[in-house]
Amino acid sequence: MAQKRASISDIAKELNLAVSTVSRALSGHSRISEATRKRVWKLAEQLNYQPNHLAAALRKGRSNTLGVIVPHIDGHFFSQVMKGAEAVANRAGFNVLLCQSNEDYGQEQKNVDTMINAQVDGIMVSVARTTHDYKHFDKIKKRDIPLVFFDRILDSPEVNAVELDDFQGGYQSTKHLLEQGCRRIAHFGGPQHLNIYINRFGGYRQALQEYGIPIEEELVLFSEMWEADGRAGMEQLLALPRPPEAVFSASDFSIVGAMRVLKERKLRIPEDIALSGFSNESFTSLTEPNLTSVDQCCEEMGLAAMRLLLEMVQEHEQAPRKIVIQPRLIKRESSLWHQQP
Amino acid sequence: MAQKRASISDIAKELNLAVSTVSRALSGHSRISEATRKRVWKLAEQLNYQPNHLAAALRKGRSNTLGVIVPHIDGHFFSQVMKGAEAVANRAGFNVLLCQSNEDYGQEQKNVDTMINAQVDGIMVSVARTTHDYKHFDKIKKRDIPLVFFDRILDSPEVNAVELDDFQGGYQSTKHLLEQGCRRIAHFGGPQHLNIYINRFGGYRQALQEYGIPIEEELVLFSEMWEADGRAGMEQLLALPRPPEAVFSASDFSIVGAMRVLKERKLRIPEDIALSGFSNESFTSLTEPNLTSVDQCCEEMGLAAMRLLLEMVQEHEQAPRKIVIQPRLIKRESSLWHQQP
DNA sequence: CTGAAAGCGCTAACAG
DNA sequence: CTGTTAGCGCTTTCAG
Repeated sequence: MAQKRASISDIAKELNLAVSTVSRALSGHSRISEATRKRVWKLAEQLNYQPNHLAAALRKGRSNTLGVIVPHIDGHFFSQVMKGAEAVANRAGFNVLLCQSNEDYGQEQKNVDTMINAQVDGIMVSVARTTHDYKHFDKIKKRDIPLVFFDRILDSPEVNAVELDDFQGGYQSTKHLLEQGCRRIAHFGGPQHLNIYINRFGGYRQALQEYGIPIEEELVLFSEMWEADGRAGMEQLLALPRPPEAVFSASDFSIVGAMRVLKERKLRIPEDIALSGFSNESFTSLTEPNLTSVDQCCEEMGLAAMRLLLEMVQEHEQAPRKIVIQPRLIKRESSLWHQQP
Repeated sequence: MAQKRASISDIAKELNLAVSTVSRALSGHSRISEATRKRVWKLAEQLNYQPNHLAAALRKGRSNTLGVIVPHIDGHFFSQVMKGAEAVANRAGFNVLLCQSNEDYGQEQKNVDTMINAQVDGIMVSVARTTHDYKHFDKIKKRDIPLVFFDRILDSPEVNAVELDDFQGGYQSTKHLLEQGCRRIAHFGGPQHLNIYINRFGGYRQALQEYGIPIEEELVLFSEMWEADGRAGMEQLLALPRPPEAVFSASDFSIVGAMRVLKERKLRIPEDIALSGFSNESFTSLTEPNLTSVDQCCEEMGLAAMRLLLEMVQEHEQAPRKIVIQPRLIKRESSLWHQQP
């Protein structure tokens, strides 16, 4: 029982008008008499007319769709970002096309093609961990499709980006541990080809330096930062002749692993070893003790990135901009010496 | 420096062929000589030709895009579902358009219009909590756009749906508690106009009945199931003259709230009160003790729903189908009397 | 203020 | 095997 969609030409015929007139009436053009405008709208309503965006898009060369490429959608950060981004896009009358790279470079290249084929008017992207070169983004640039990087960015002055001040996050977190009296502070770091992990590590070093404490290599451990990595890392630290008094981790997952190990060994948190993570994952307030972490203001990031993208889509040609979002240190039990229950 | 997209007609001109020939060569039509096919592909490659899907869609009346409407994308369940759904869709050459209703009925209605305007070839939807009537879905039916409900479904025999066997989930969970020796078992239930919560509650009752245990009204508490609701619920239960020996909650969030209260009161889990939740949220394996929960096989659900949708899109007119996914009870410390560390 | 006509890029008859 | 042609539904000159 397919019901044929009413089209502009249907309305035109019915009303003895030219399609162009109907089109203008519908799109709120100025040079249209109030009378015809009303007649058109009324019939459109009656026929439950829905504009065929595809046709309009083809004609105008713009699809009214914006693409978002993320490494994955499961997990706290990216889903929150999406929430913000989608809200902004929809309010501005744009649809959102979603692609996940699954942290895979090859898939990310395909995603870019998908976006181009879908004729999106702009693209928001956070690169996969395995992405080492950026040729596929050149295609986008060549076609003059507005492009905004967020969080995991391609660092280059010509690029539009929204990023978190990861350096500040690392700095504040480490400084907080120092203020709690810790001096030997370890760091769990992530892949060092990604800006975010480089910067978190940088903040850590800066804080230590300000306190005149040298970096000890044996206290800095890099990994993929899963829970298992955190477990292994903690075991390694505890095996040292002089274990650290605290750990600043660039991920909440690995700090949970560390926490597990400490509990198994009946070590107290934070009295024996204080812990602080990164991302303010939802579980950080559910563990025992609660985990101190750095909030990335995910939704704000999504809002900002999408707003920037929309501006680029709507007003042509702008000088590249970078927006930096400030993180917030959330102090919880795992790092607070004097506020244990 | 916008680079003009190469089109089929560009290729045709360059090669002195008709557009139709080029189109056929490109789409792997059979009646095309190997020679021309090669020439066409080669030039297409050179010009970095990308098909204009919009034009094809307009012509064919199919957009190659599938829509997904979910209540929200942040959180475990829906993001996992999306992961599965997107994987299937992309593999079949379809794009995915995402809309969130934010658990709001009005927004859900708008989402439906968005999908229709975007000319999606099919729609997958899980309804918002506040959705009480289903008129907006009639629009979709009227247009003969394939529609699949998942998880939170509109229960009607004419509808295509993928759902979890929530009844089984509730039944197994409760039976497990019974097998652990608990007899007075409380239930935290969700809004009773949603099929999922009705069924989880139903499974609970069935299990009790099989053990010849009557339902006690004071042990059954309905709420929105947030953590705070769980706290309040637990307080209420503990204030009873004879508190229960276990709680089966239809949500992991409220069971965490309950856990908090028990710990504050220095009650032991599971010795004093055993706990079991629902959804197998990622934090359930991070709490102490770990939380027993029911895994919803989210990704599988996304896969199944999208596969069903694709079948409907590709082969026309089928009898409505319902697919039921079996949940898995994940037994953890919070309910296991003899396996405490 | 309204109409006629062209065309966005592609596909699918229908001819050869 | 290839070419010619029409048209998907809409917007946008260009003419009145």
